[in-house]
Amino acid sequence: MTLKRTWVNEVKGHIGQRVLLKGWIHTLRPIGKLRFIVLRDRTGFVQAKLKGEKAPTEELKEEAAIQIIGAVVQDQRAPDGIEVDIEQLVILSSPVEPPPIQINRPLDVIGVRLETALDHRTLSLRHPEIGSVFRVRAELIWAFREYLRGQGFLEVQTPKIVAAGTEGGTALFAVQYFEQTAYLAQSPQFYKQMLVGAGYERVFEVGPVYRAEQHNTARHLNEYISLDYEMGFIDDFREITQLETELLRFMFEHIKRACPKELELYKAEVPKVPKEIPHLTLAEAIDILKKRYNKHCESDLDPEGEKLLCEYTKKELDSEFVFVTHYPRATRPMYAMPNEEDPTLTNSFDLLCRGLEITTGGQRIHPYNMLVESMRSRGLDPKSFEFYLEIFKYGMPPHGGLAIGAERLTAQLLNLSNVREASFFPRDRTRIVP
RNA sequence: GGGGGUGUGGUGUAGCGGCCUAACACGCUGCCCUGUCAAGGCAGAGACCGCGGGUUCAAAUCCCGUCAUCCCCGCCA
Repeated sequence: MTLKRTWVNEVKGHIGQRVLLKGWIHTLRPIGKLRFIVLRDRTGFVQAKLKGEKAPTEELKEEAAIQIIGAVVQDQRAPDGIEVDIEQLVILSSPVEPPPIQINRPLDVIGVRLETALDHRTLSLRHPEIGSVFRVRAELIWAFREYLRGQGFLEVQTPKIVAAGTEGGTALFAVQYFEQTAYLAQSPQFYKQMLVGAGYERVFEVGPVYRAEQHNTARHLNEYISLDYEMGFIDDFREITQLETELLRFMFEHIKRACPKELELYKAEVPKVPKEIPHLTLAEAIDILKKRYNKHCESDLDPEGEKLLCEYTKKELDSEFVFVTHYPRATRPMYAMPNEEDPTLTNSFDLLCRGLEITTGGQRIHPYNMLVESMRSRGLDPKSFEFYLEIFKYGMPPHGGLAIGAERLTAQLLNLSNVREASFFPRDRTRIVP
């Protein structure tokens, strides 16, 4: 009879039984002829005890991949009162050299620089305090999909190799595409709008976007995962921010249920999503900064302004989020819908969370002639955007949408000090390996 | 693209003109230990102080160059 593998977090349901466990040696502590092994698998940790000489000891090292068969026993002296008496231990693969990062001690004890953790990324991901970020990120993305599907959105995939950028051609990575020059998509913007017009009305996409900007900061990546959605037949841009409010509430409620251990590990408090997230126009925000903090911002908020504004909304409006709306046309892309009352402004917005911009969105221009005119006013040639413009000729509904930076959202939720920590293999100004 | 900072064993730091034949913690190696759980005890290995040049009687330490890297700003999710 062959034993079926038991996951480590299910061991306590097997007291008195023999179990087969597989995993890594998280810690190894020899006490005379007794050896305590804390076994780690994808579900957790359990202590196992090895008596005498039941294994080739020279290969028994921390981080070795092993499998054990043993009886689950209760013992007050063991952590959580449970351990496994090893009958048989097989070493599947043992480290050929000591790992450069210790993964069985708290980060504040071993003190690993981010650079070192990224250099040895796959190893550092084994560290519970490092790798758990991605369980949270995966759940956030799952909840994003789940909520939008429930609201009638279709999940789509759009090309990442494109002919032109959405903002006019800067900040794009050029790639040689046979005899043509192509670019890596900096946003699914054009395509998601086109698919709204194609009749799907509501679409969303989870995918990578590429920015060739020379920034090197704790909040920028040159490749990141964008959580996008776009919806048709809206009355005004408030429909988009309302939907995002509900979406964020759903995502965060899901995280509380799905990731309690991870939240505890990072001492993270899930931000409360108020019934209505405050909306401030950019002009109002700038005014508040000037009056309350003597902070002068001109056409946009700088990072300090974003932090101060969030301080203000938390204190005065009890919200860790704030929508900043009505950005000037000059600072927004050509497809941003001008405001009806003040055409120098747009029906666009950013969402700030705990001092960082995590979303940009807005209503888009849907009348064909207006869009063409907007392109021309920026020196763009509508001819090179015919693939995008075509559907606008044939009854494009009023529409809008937004994009959330997955890594930024994760980082803000877990209070990470650098977005790179929320990317498996971050691409920044100098790093393309691993 | 602009500004500032830092490069010391595997990891994280200390030392910032002579006391450095480079220190500390963790890791690593060997021995001891049958209740460990940031295990403990004893012994030990491991760094030409990023690289190149210079100043000095003397350089990890000061200067110049170079490479790497981090942070901030612009810009952005």
